[in-house]
Amino acid sequence: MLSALELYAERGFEDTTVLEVAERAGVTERTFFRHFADKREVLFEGSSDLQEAVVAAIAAAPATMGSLDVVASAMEHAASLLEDRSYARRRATVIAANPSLQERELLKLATLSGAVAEALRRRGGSGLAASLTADSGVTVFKIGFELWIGDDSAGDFPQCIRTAVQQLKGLISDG
Amino acid sequence: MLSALELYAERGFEDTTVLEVAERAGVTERTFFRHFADKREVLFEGSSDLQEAVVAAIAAAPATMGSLDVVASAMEHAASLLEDRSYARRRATVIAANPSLQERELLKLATLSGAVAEALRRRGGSGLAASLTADSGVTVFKIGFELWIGDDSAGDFPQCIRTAVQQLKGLISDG
DNA sequence: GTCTATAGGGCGATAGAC
DNA sequence: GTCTATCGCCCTATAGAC
Repeated sequence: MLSALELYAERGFEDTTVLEVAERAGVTERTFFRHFADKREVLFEGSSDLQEAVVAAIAAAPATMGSLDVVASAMEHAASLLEDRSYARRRATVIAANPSLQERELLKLATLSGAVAEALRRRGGSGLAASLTADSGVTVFKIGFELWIGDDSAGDFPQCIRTAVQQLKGLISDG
Repeated sequence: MLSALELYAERGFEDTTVLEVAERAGVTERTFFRHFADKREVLFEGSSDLQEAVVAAIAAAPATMGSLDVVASAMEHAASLLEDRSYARRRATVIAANPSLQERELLKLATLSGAVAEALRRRGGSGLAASLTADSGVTVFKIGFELWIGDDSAGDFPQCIRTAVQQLKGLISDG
């Protein structure tokens, strides 16, 4: 549903009706709501795939690796799946322009954090530490993403994740 | 507007209309919307006060202190302002039961993170590191809050924040 | 596919504070 | 007089129910 992003970018999210999005995509309003829970959800189609990739990467990590490194490398792997920086940037611009879209994005990230924490617990981590490590992993993903779309010379997305991880490690040790 | 929390707890957020909330508070529906941007916002009245307390604590911190410790102690201070654990628990239960309320809470926390990052930059921190430190501070606040309302023997809220900070610091060395 | 309740915004009227 | 808070009534889009 590329039409939604285009319309939200052209007129703004609030000033675009679901009917308009549906018509541009060649379906009825009712069909739109059958595919997407609400008007926001259409911008977050790929998020469950991303989450599954992260969880799978955690499950596949060597048992000897420290949990922060496990999560960091899983985020790197997920980041390698998002290659279209121009699209990511347009999408991020639309989301940044509307608080209710920001809310939805934050919920997706919180859901991701919960899934990461659960995956860590399956590796044998304790409850509290797993949640904290998961949140730190999501922070690294967010900061890395901002770096990726904001700075042309920062390298590709996985490289930006590595930069963010180094920042986090530096924060804790000498911070 | 205590009536809102009560109603949301009794019938659930979705099954409560704004009209019902307004009537229990003795105003009209229209007046409700003059005070609160939407139906969710009524549960987040004190959030800007909390944010201001955090920002003020960061500004007042000694210049020699490391940024993570600055944020951690600011969060501790803010935590000391929230004393009613029973209320916090009831409110958290209502929010946990509804995704759109979770979204709003996440947006408030993201706004807090942005304000913390700005306060850190005024202390001379660089852009990227400030955002990462701020996010880590919010993570510590969240984890500390969960500990506080979930575990009776974990101590008061500031104590729970300190526990979460220790967990974060341990993440790099041994985790 | 149709039908409906509710959220939430716009605008103007009213009433009290000062 | 102005300023501010409340209210009433209109409206549309969302999103769920049938």
